[in-house]
Amino acid sequence: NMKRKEFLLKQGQVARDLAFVVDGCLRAFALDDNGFEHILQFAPTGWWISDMSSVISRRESLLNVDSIKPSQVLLLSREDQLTLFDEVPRLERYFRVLTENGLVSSRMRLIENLSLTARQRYQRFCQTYPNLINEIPQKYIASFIGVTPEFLSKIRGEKLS
Amino acid sequence: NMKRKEFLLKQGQVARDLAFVVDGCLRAFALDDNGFEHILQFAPTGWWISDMSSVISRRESLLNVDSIKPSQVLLLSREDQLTLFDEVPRLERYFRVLTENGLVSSRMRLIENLSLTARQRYQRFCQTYPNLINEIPQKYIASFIGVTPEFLSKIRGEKLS
DNA sequence: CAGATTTCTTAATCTAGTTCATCGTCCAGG
DNA sequence: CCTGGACGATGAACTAGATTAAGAAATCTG
Repeated sequence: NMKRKEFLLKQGQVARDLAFVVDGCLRAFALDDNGFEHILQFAPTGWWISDMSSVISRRESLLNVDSIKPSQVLLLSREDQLTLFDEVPRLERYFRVLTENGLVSSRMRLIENLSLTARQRYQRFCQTYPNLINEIPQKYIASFIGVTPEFLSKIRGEKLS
Repeated sequence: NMKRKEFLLKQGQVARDLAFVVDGCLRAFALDDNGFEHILQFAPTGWWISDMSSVISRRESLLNVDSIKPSQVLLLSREDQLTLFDEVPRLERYFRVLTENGLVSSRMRLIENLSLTARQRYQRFCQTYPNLINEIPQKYIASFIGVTPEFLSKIRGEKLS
């Protein structure tokens, strides 16, 4: 139910739903003062995405979420989620683990951005999201690992030799 | 009850306690493959510190926590925390807010590291921790904002002109 | 206080990554 | 069919920040 480049959440809105990706791929990204996009998370098929800290705190989101290919998503509103927790306690644990992993991976990315070179970050990306590499435009990958598309292109060129 | 450079947590251990800084200043940092330190958080007087994701998940921590000046800390074990939650419900909210803020600031730092220059990150640091600037060795500040001590020194030199 | 060790500064050189400009390709729409 | 727009590749010039080395300050420690 989403075309390519369709928005699910724009910064400034308060995020009310979690989105489960049935098929396709979404991304969450921030816009900086110069208008550049910085992708914080990809959500391929089977993943959840949203701005958790906006959902939890009910404050305005700093992130945008949109689709980078035609996708199908299920929305779960925060209220429904909370009532589900009461009805099906195992779900609470499921989501708690999900949130924990999000926190861990956000911290890992910070460490890696501080300590790894662009080449290493690209390798890491290839390990983490092996399926995505051929499925999404590589300018998005560049934005995710924090380099320009031109430089990523150069890195990929080196690999072949 | 801590001298300078005394460890509270070493990577590989499972963190069991949260630490409240009564006086002094601690830091949490990661060591990369080349032995460089990357400081993720400072905890001056009145702040909490620990490796939350290790505490929650009971997995081995990737972080080290030590004191960068003589400090006094109170330890609160995870079990005590959980029983406190039952006895004093308001505390649960207090810690939930604390955790949320941690998540938000971790995400903010990621965005800022991707989008800001070293100079801007230093300015941001001065705004966020105005007290720390004159209280801790500036090599730690360099490590926090992700530059070499030499380069931070150069930045500070520029400011005066 | 003297010596030792840690911290800060300065300057020269080097490099990873950016910026800008150009070109070929691959489509989608008319 | 052709045309305009997104995408990727490539290369040259440029820059932020790292590295190295050295000396000056500052701070332990006995």
